[in-house]
Amino acid sequence: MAMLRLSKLTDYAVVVLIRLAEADGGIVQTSPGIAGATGVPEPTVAKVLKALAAGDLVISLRGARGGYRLARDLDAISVGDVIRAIDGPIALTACVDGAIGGCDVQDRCAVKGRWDVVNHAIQQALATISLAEMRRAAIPFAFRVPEFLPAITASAAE
Amino acid sequence: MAMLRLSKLTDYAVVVLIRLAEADGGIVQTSPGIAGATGVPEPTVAKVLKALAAGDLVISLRGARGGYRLARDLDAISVGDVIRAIDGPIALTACVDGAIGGCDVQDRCAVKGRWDVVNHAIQQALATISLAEMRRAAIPFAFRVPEFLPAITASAAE
DNA sequence: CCCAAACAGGACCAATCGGGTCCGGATAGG
DNA sequence: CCTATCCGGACCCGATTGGTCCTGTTTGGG
Repeated sequence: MAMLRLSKLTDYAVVVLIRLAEADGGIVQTSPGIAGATGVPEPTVAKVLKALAAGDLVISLRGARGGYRLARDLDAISVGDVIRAIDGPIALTACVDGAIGGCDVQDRCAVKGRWDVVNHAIQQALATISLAEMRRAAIPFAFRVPEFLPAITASAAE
Repeated sequence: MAMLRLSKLTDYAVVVLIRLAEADGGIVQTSPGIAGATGVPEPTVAKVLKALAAGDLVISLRGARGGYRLARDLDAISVGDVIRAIDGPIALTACVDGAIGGCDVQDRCAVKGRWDVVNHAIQQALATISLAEMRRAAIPFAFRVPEFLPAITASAAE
C-alpha cells in the first residue's frame, strides 16, 4: 500500500540512533539497555545495531562492559545512510540499471534507464535530511503541530 | 533489498501510459492491444488500466469498441501521480501520522511525525518529474547496449 | 586463571503483502 | 437482441520481511 517501504526496521534504527545520541559522550550502551529505554524488543534492537555497525554508523565495543557508540554525530548521518544500512542499496524496481535478471519483457521494455532519474532525485532528497533534523522535527509529544517544517523547505529546495 | 518498492506494477503503468500516448489523438486502445504492443501480460495490463482509470489518469470507454484513452498529456502526469494511482498514497511506514494501528510501541515511539519531513521531500521530488521527461530519458530500443548505457549519462544529466 | 557479559553472524520460522489470474456483472455498439 | 469490452470484485501463490534463537568469540572482572 505504501511505496516507501522503509520496512519498520529502519524506523527502529532511527529510534535507536537517536537514543544512542541522547546519552552520548563516549558512553557505550548495551542492546538490552537501549531496548528497555525505547520499548523495542531486545532481539530486534540487536539486529538493528548489527546492521548499523556494518554500515559504520555505530561503533561496537566487544567483550564485557561492551556495547555500542555513535560513530558520527547525528548531524553527519543522513536518512539515506540509515536506509542504506538497513534495507540495502536504494533502488527502484527490479528493472533498474543494475538489475541481475527477472524483467521478462526486456525486449519490449521501454523503461530501461528511465527510473534512474527518479531514483537520483529520491536519493538526493534522502541525503539532504539528517538525523539531527529528524530529531528536531520530533516534537516531545505535546508540542506536535502537524505541518511545521522550518528547516527543510529552505535547505531541500534544490 | 530495495526500499523504493514501486512494485513493478507501477513500472508497467508507465509503460502502458507511454504506449497510450504514442497512439493518442482520441484513439482508444484495448487492453489486449496494449498488452500485445508492450509485451506485458493482458490481465496485468487490465489491472493496471483499472487502477489508472480510478486515479483519473486515463479515461475508460465502456461497451463494444471501447477501450482506454489518456486523460491528460504526459507532460501533466507526474511520477507521483502514477505511484499514487497504483500503490496508493505515498507513505513511509505504518508509523506515519495517518497510520490506523499497528505500531505497538506508540507510547515510547519517539518518531511520531518524524518521517513526515522525509515523506514530504520525497513527494516533492516525485511531483517534479513528469512522464514526458521519463519518455525523453528512454532509449528507443536501437541504442540499447546491455551493460552499457552511454546515452543516459549524457542526455539525462541535462 | 576462570567466569560472566556482550557482540558477531549466522540459520530459521511465521506472517504479511504484493503479483498475477480469473470470474460474474454492467454497458454500449451492431 | 447479441456480442464485445470494461468493471469490480475474490482468489491463490510466491516473495519478502519481521522477529527469534543459537553458537561462537572477545573482553573485563573476581
